[in-house]
Amino acid sequence: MKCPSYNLFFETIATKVRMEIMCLLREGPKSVSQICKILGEEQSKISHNLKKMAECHILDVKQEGKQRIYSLNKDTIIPILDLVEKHVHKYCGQECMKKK
Amino acid sequence: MKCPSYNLFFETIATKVRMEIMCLLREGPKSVSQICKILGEEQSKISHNLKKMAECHILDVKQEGKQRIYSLNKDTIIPILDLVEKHVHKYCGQECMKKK
DNA sequence: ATAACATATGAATTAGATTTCATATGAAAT
DNA sequence: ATTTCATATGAAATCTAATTCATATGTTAT
Repeated sequence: MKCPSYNLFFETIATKVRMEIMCLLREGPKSVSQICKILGEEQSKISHNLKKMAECHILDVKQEGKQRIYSLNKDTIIPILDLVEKHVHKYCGQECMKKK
Repeated sequence: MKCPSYNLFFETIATKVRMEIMCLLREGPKSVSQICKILGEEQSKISHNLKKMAECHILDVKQEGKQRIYSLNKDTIIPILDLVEKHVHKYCGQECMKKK
């Protein structure tokens, strides 16, 4: 049986912070410090997380002066999120998707 | 900012074993012991993992005599896998999606 | 060249999730 | 009713991944 290891991809969107980053960037590109400020999280924490996401090409980066602007890879990620949203709405009446 | 907590959904497909289970069930429904045998994994390990996946409605279960038959929720999961596959193929030349 | 700001990175720690092991539950057969 | 087979479950142990903290790197301005 061949089984592609997409697990790294899923791992990379599987935490609360990263999901929040994705949601935030869905509204538009942001710099690291902007993300930190909005989410109320520490800079190194955010940077570590951004790095992982960029490695999976979930995010793109570009340098702008001193800043690094991160943006969603809308091309592939948005459609995936849409499908997941559909799954959740269809099968999960609020409670189902929560941590126990 | 509203940010739905889909992270539990992603977590639930984010490990090697679970990805393997999904790939296996993509070929058709299987009982717990069949899955154990094919993957060469312990029964309780598989059961714990199946439980999580079923809680997220990624899998369905039905009782057949003594056995429990697990199957993929093809309706929503297959399309998601297809999109992820697309992402991986587009952006990741083998190396990218591997553990470091 | 140096200072100031923005971000990245390494290593230790911490936190959380997975596995393991022992045992419990449930279904069918005798 | 009891045994057997199939699966589930709880709790402890183990792993792995995320966070933290200190510091390094990189960029622009002076």
